[in-house]
Amino acid sequence: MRKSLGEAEWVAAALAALAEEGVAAVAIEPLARRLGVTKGSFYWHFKDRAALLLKTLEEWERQATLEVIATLDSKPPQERLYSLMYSAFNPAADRQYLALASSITDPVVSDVLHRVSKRRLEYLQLCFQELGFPAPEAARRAHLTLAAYVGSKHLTLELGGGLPEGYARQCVDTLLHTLPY
Amino acid sequence: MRKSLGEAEWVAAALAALAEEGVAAVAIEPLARRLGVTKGSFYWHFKDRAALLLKTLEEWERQATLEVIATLDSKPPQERLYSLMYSAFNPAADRQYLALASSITDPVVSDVLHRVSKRRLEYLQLCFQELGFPAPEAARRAHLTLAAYVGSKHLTLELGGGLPEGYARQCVDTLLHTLPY
DNA sequence: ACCTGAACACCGTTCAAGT
DNA sequence: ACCTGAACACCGTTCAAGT
Repeated sequence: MRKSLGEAEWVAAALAALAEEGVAAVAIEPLARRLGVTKGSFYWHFKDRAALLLKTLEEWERQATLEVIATLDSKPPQERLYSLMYSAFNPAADRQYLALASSITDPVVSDVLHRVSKRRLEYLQLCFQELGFPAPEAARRAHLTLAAYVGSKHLTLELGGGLPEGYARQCVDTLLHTLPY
Repeated sequence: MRKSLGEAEWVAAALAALAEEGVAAVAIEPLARRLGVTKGSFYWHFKDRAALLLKTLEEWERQATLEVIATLDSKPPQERLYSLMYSAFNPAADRQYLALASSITDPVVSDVLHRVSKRRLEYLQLCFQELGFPAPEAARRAHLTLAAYVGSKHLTLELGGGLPEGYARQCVDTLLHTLPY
């Protein structure tokens, strides 16, 4: 049994710490303890804490965008929205996102979040356009939809759980309601 | 000129640091430098960092709930919603909220955020009820509205500025749309 | 009553030295 | 090639000592 550690092990530990205790928990010394090495050894694999954080976030980024979109691409657009909303409103989903939205001050975090939100937004806008909304209207609805997602994630944490009965259904209905003009 | 510092001065400095650089910037040593005293003196006024943070957040809490609600109470409910949305979507507004949504892991932060969100939610629900929506429907719309607010704040930061043209108007229209059944 | 200065703990970072 | 151990910087916290 070689005790040889690599980038992958540090990233995996960091990803877990991130989901469990937030960005601050992506800390070298605690992770080193967890991995059973001294913190000095960290610097053989990474330049500094920011480098570890970046690798960790890029890993999350892949999971949160490409992999999700891949599973949806075969479905019709309205079902994509329902599917996204329902899984999004599952409190267990995407715990890392919240941990991140946190540390927007950190430039590493901020860059990655920017890309992820942008990609999600583009995807949602496409859905609304395929449903027949003209581009500017689709853009606004996409924005509102993503805001509702992001906001709901936060509120779930802040308020400690419970979303109202029928919330996901209500959201999609509201977000899809046809124009009154 | 007495250089006598009190709780108020520390809280004011902390509030500024919070808006400018986030919760992490509510740090004793930097604030002490800013105030021209040694960090040791901090402990005459406060038990520890958490105590300062709490006082600081309670000050923000007052500004963010009571004072806002007071200015709206005279208006009719639909105008309250418009007024809230328009001012909410001003990127300069409520910079502290974002700094906070961040540190939800911190139990001090988490308590205060919980109360603030709860109060905002109750207030919004009342607006929707006064507009004629039955309570459960009003609850869902209130939740979606607050989520849209919270989410939009985040997205504005994450995406660096621009909300789509006509976004605030669209939000209110969408959130107020009459039921299709 | 209010502040300083020195001490210690914790985490980030560096680096010479070990295997 | 990969890791240890000791060193130093930074911030939180304590406390004896100053005014």
